[in-house]
Amino acid sequence: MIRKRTTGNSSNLHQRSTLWRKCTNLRTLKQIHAFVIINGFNSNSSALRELIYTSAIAISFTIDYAHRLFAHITEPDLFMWNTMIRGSAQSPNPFLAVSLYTQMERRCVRPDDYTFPFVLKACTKLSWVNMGCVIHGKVVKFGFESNTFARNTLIHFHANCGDLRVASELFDGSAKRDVVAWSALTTGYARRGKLSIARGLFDEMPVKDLVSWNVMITCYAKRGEMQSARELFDEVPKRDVVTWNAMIAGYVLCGSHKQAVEMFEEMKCVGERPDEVTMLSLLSACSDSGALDVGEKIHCALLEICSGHLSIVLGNVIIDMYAKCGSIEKALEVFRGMREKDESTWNSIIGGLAFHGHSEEAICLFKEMRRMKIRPNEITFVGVLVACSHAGKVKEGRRYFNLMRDEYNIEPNIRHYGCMVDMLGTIHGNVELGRHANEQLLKMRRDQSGDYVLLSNIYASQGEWDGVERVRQLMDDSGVKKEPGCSLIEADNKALMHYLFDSNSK
DNA sequence: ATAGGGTTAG
Repeated sequence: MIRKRTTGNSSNLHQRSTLWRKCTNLRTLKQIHAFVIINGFNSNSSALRELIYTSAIAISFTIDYAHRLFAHITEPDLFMWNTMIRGSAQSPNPFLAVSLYTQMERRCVRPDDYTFPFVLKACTKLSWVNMGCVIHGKVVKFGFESNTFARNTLIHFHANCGDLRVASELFDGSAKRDVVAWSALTTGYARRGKLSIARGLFDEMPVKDLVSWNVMITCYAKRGEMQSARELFDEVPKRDVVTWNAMIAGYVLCGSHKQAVEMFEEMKCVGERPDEVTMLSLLSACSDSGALDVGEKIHCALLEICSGHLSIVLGNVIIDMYAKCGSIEKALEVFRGMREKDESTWNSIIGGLAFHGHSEEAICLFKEMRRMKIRPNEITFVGVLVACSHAGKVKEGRRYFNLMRDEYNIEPNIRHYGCMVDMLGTIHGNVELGRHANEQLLKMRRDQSGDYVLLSNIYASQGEWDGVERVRQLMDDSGVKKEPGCSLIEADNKALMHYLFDSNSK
């Protein structure tokens, strides 16, 4: 692969850049690295710069290699520091970007205008407000406050996880308010629940980019304000798949499956290609409405489109869909067939089994999960405790409840307590205890119909029909309601079927 | 070499 030894300087520039451009995987990277060492270029700073850049930025998932390499460089130049910080900020562990910055300070390397946007990106990703404010101070100290890049990242940081007022002030004080600054501030307000302020800003934006449109539409849709979402959707000059997905997901979320399918139909009509997210929304609509037949067809169609290999998240949602539609065997089959699983895969199957009364199997799979050293999270334990409660396994349930806190440091939430209450209250026939504990829970949160249902069940199991009635009254008073929704089966899904079965053959 | 940003399950 490497035929010619690099000599001279400028004449190699082209040769080298071709070489580095061809370096797109770890294997090649290692070969080139070896070449650099063998030929004594390991103290050549431009070779080292290329090595660092390639492993930290150009190739995905090789940031660890970059860190090991960087550790051996006695005096990295500013470009190398910045590149490492940049690569770490966009990696799954942005903490390392901050750590590199502090090392840099300790070693008295002076940061430049490139450094701060990268460090701030890491703080934003980590929602590390205090550190972000410290970095803000550094930006001022080193005199980059009016640098457009530094300033815009600061606006983005404060708007998204810091102080919205500070973000506003930075924005107002900017000499140049470009679309990046507008959109950072607007989307910050939108995502943090200040939708009307966001809307005001959005309306004032001199140039609206598609992402800002999409953020606004998404926020309305997530709030269930589909009318407002729809108005923007109709106005947006250009749509992409995200715009459509936001609308479809919004309709699914509020149970308007018919509109969701109509959106899907229209999307296909105008030639926008549905992607994985679109299908996830539609599968979720199937789960909600128990439309097993449609879900099954989507599953089959996806298998064909992806030639048998579904992504993890698609697999998870399909497991969930089968379980919710009552087809536990299919759910298990999909689960077993998945080559790669993540914690949600386990949660879907354990929860699915538990909620359908397959307690033994749910607990069995939980044990298997632990054997395989996959870390359960709070969702996993809801499934496990539900299984124990259904099976009347009080002792085991208690054990898992303690395991959750002691071994995994997971604070029990209202759903875990709910399971325990259900378990203890109904199994022991201890209506008093169950009622007392659950009413405490209700004080904590009055917005989840599931908890009312639990309480209602406690009463019902004891034949305390007055209690059941009172809970129902409580639910009405606090506005908790179970939306009837429109089934996907009822919706006109011809378009869906057409897409799934006919478009592939075209 | 620079900045921002949307969609999914539990």
